[in-house]
Amino acid sequence: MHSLALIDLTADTPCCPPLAERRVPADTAAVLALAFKALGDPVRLQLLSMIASAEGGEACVCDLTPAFDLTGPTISHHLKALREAGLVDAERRGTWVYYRARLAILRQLAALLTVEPTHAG
Amino acid sequence: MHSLALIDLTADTPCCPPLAERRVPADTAAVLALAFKALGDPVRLQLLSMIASAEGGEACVCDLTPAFDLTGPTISHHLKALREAGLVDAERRGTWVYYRARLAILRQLAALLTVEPTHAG
DNA sequence: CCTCTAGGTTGACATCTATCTAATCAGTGT
DNA sequence: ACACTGATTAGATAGATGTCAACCTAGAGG
Repeated sequence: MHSLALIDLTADTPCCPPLAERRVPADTAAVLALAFKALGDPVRLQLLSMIASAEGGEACVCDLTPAFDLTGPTISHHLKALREAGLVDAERRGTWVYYRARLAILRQLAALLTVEPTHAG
Repeated sequence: MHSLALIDLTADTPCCPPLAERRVPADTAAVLALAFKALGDPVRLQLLSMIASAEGGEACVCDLTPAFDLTGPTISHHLKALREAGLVDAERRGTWVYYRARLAILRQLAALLTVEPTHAG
């Protein structure tokens, strides 16, 4: 859809040096911002956390939905946003759908925000 | 303004364990999502990067603005968003205003996204 | 084939957001 | 006091976003 081909956040090798090391180029910023935007909602942040911290590294939608005071479609909408941001993968097994976090991307984002422990911020 | 008092992202001690370690509570997610939302825009991501990677750890608005194809007020708007998210500090010196990244918060966010390098994601 | 359940899709609506122009505020210097 | 420059604020507007009700799709199991 959008130019995710330019920067591959899925790769195991770091896509970009830390944000504080050198200026993030516009192309890169556009891709990275999509990921952060997906994290920029309390529901999605909790969803991702529930998925990433779940037993076996995966969570069923049937377990995620009742954890919120929201309707099914709304949860589904947020999960789609996480999927399209590349933060999670979905797999259908029978009636249920299981979500799994894409750890490589989380690492990329963490690395981007990492700063030297030199001077207190 | 909003309940930043509940969770202090400015503290040097980690506010929260990694997202993948245990589920982020709703209160915490609400605060953290504000920070990620601020990062969820390409312009703001570049601004923060320019500020954090600048010589001396600070950047003048007068240097930031011409780097974008946007008007002054728009840049000012984004800088305000970064300020209110607690990601940067502003200081006026004479005619100019200098911005500085809040490294402690960046570390908090990086720590939150950090995952064990165990299984490839 | 029918029905039941788990999820996802569509369409609508209220709210929020990114951007601009115009106006305002803060400092410098004449 | 006045004019000039840097930066923020205010108001307006087009577009994006979160939410829901209603509907549709995919499997499981009679």
